[in-house]
Amino acid sequence: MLEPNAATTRIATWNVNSLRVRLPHVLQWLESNPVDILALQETKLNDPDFPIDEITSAGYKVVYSGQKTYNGVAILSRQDAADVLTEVPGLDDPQRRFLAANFGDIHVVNLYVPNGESPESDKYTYKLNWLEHVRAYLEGALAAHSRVVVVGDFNIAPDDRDVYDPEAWRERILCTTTERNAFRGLLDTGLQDTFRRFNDAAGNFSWWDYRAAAFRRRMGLRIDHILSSAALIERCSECVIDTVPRGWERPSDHTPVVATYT
DNA sequence: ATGGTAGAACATCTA
Repeated sequence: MLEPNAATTRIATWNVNSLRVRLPHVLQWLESNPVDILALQETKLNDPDFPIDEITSAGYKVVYSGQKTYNGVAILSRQDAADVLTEVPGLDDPQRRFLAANFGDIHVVNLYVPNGESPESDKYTYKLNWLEHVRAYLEGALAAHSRVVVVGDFNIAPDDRDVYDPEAWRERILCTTTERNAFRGLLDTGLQDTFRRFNDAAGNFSWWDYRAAAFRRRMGLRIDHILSSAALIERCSECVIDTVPRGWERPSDHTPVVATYT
């Protein structure tokens, strides 16, 4: 086990499903997991309503791009963000799902990928188009930066190991071959699924439906991911899914994923 | 049984 040192950087992602409700969970989690960077999705807050003071008091800077009721992304960080980007270039999208910034020499991209609803839905077409524009953005980002980390709620289970019942989910939303190919398209820009560098096993999940006691019954999907560029993956010592907060009172339906770089 | 729960605009929408 590596000793923590000044050169260690920990980056985490967590879909909180309303930061208004989950701010205490975030602050409690940060107390025992003082990561350098925490990317949040589904904050569901207008920017003027963002809880800056509470996050500043916890020792973090923050940048955010929110809207009322739906979506919304934020990045908490120990050091200041630079070159903040809130739009996917070339995509005219009122939904606040994208936030990119530099933290030192690391380019961080925080994604809340559209759910898609079902393969027959217009939202599915929107999801695939959104992912194609992000893929194009990442090609440029990887050409400009050596250290790139892409984190968030991807709303895609990359393969059958990431699904509690693969046959029941065959070609359903989050698991269709087309979505999985789009995920591979993101990796093909020069990124690796960081969790899979350390763990080949099935049954590791980051999301469990609120319904039908899915968490207790271990009926989950791995849809929250950390993708690392080659320069970062060779410095990555660990990537874990922290299932503890999913068991807390009034939890988000997602739980944090954390990568450690040395 | 297309069910079930959660969060938000608190009537439906989204997930």
